[in-house]
Amino acid sequence: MKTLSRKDEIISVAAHLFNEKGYKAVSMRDIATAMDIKAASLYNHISGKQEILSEIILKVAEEFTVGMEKVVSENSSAIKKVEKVIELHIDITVNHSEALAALNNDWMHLEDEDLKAFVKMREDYEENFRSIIKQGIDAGEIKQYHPEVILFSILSTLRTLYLWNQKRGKLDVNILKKDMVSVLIKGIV
Amino acid sequence: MKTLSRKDEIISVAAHLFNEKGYKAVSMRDIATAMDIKAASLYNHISGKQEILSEIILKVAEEFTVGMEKVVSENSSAIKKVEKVIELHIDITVNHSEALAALNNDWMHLEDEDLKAFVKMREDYEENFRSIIKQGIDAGEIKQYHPEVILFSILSTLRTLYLWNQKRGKLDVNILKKDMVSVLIKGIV
DNA sequence: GTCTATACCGCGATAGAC
DNA sequence: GTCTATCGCGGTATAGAC
Repeated sequence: MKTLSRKDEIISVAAHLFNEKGYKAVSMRDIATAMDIKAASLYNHISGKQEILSEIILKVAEEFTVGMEKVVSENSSAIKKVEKVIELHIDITVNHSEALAALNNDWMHLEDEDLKAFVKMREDYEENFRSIIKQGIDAGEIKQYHPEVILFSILSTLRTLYLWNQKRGKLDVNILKKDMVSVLIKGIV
Repeated sequence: MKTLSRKDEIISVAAHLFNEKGYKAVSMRDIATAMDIKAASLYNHISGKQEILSEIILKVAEEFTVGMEKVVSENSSAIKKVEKVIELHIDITVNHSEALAALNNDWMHLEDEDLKAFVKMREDYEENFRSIIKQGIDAGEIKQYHPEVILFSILSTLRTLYLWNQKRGKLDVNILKKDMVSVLIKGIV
């Protein structure tokens, strides 16, 4: 456990506030007040509000990218890969719950380069997931529904997991993984 | 097809912009410009920005409330009720896609009375859905997973359906209903 | 019903003292 | 590294002419 640099502290406090009210509704003064300093002092550690947002979003977006690449490169069945993706989301959600709020809701407020980088990562991620599902359907492991319906229903559940995780105080991670994998893959009937 | 009043037009244009950038990132000037008038002119039709937001959100929230009450009062199996809830979400999504963006992302910017009313409606809605699922488990119609996991995975898919509906140009509603019901209830394997 | 003009405020950001 | 003071901008909203 290393201590947070002042910059990391700003990012952490900002992520918490962005999670509650959204990027645009949180002012530099709000962030400073929460740290018991003045807004002007923030600028000794970060270049501006934009930098805070991109640090929060791109850092966790890269975790998804790396995790997905690892899953894709594995030598296992499609269903096993889907399970791994579900577990990847759960692990990241547990560790970066508040950053995921910004990633889901405020990515469109990124600028230029950062926006382009994020959109590309998200598209690649979805494309990788789509391929896994299609392989599963071709191999007869997954039922022949419209692949987009499957992709969407799983992904939207995983993407909003952070909301649910916050609301109902941390359920045990392993129980969550087990039930979530079952519900998403095997259905409820 | 009745003509839109000027007020309805403002609400419609605002919903479109809120959907793209979020409530806080859209100014009264933005809304006015999109209507080819000046910002000051908006105030002859609405009391302020707040009123626009609550008209958008509360109108569609009431549709969910009414629809859910109808489902709950039906005399049918739990699974049949879950199917009806899924269809309710799909119908509302198709008709009010942009309002759902505000409902999902900007509800916290409602004020006082409106905020209270919205939160109550959402809690009641979730509680009704939870009861249906629990009844299904008790009756042996639904597998014995943690009810919250089932509730969450279905609801989060339905709540983000508006995003997907916008991205992949309107798929036929009936095909969507059929596959979505199957995927969510029967799973993918 | 829309306009111009304007009041008033809070925003992000900077300069310079300590 | 934090402060006070301040700049310039853009926000919501109102007043009053047309």
